[in-house]
Amino acid sequence: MPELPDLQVFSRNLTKTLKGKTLERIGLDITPKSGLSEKELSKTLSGKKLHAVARVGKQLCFDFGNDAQLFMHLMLHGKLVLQDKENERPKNVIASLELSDKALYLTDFQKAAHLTLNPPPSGAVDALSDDLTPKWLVEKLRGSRAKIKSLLMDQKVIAGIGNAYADEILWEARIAPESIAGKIPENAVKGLAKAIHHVLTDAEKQILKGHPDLIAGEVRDFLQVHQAHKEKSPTGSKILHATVGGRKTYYTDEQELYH
DNA sequence: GTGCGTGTTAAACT
DNA sequence: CAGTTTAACACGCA
Repeated sequence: MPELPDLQVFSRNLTKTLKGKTLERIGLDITPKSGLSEKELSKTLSGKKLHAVARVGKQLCFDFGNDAQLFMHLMLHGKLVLQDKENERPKNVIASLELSDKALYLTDFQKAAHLTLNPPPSGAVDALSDDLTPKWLVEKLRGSRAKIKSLLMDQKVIAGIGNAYADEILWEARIAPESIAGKIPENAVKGLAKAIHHVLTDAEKQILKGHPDLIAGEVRDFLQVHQAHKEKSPTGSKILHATVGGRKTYYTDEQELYH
């Protein structure tokens, strides 16, 4: 399952490859729960030029101009396949976009990946947005009784952080995942805001370095603590395992528990 | 064969 | 009521 830094790299590479191309045809093989139809997609997007592909939260936004933004959520197993138009179509296709000489397929054996057209803004602050300032985060956590890891992964609060990077960010900030959000002192919260930005942008750089043309899959071999078989953090502490918010969590006793 | 792992959603809980 | 937690979903893979 690709996470935010992977999606960031995908969006870069898709923009590089597809920018300026005209959408000639769009096909829907699975009707999404939203009821969005192939007809409506076609009516709104056909003939339009792709301006750019951006990452918004955990989604990719294909921007064809005003009121023509196609959002794509990969969910757990969604995969993009980009090939020349004449090649054979891949398996488990959810949707297909023909952009001049290229065909872009969204595939998912589990059929959970989906598209939406011009969705209303979610109200959450994107994890890499400039609006996610230390001050904003201090405000957001004030009075919250939720565990900090759950709150970081709450897409209605901050958009884009998944299970693996939540662990990485909390380790970087030296805050225990089960800490109660509202009990974390202001200084530590400010450090957390910096850790969010640092961990995510650094991960993007690492992925780009090793996999410059990536548009599918995920790379996380550089993660510091969220790795099933890793025994010690970079600073030599034993990596501990727990379940927080119903999710597998990796942490160390270097991280302070506030409660 | 068995159970893990993950994002979202709806339902349950406090 | 609003905020928070939990379980269910689907299924390839270790």
